[in-house]
Amino acid sequence: MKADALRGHLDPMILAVVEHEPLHGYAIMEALLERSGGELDLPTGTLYPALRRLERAGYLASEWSTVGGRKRRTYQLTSAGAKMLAAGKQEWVTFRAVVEGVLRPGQA
Amino acid sequence: MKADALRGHLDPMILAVVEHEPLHGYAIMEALLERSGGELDLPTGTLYPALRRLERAGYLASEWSTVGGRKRRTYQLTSAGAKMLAAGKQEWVTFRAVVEGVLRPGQA
DNA sequence: CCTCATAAGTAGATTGGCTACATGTTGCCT
DNA sequence: AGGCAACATGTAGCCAATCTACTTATGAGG
Repeated sequence: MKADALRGHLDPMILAVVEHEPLHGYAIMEALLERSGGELDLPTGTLYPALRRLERAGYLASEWSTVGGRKRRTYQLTSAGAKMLAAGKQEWVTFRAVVEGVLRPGQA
Repeated sequence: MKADALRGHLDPMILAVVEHEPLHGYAIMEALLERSGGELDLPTGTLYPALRRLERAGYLASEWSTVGGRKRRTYQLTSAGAKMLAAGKQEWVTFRAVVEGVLRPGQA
């Protein structure tokens, strides 16, 4: 999968994995890998800045903890984040319809 | 629809509209608008550079003509372009599976 | 002791879609 | 006749998100 195919789609995906339980960055990486069937192996240089950005934007809230001598920053969805996630899901449906309308994949 | 949701998905879409008939730039714009149900209204500053890029890459070939006093540059798919289009369609299927696996839109 | 998995980050390059601008024709409306 | 919408093509420069490559640190297992 090409690098910037993700562009603009990563944010809702990150929000989605913390929808039902707060997770720390590394666990978010693993959750994305697992949910995508091994396709989505984000470099840390993508994920961590994205998390900071989402927190600055008010969609995530974080707090530090220490587990087994390791520091973790755990992120949870805010109510603004939940709204953004819902909007993102809706936008995905539209986007998919646009791409498939143009590509007409039935004629592949 | 967000601006850079398109990132990395525009190229196959452009190739798709000239798959069965050569079209000039303006007609490609209109075809994208029509096939997307009015959602995909590309600015000329996006489309024309993209067409140049696709031609430089060998996926499109162009020639000039004059119709009703107006100059047109008509693009057609090359065989390399056809291969790229097929690959792009396949990549889209993968990409869609990844996003939907993460988003789980059934739980919206 | 060394290396892998866990854990979090930064700096800097890339890149492609965007806004805004530039140019010219045809045809319709007033 | 004047003006504006639609037709038609393009460039310059901005911006933001993802990437590569690097840094730091702990715990566990060989």
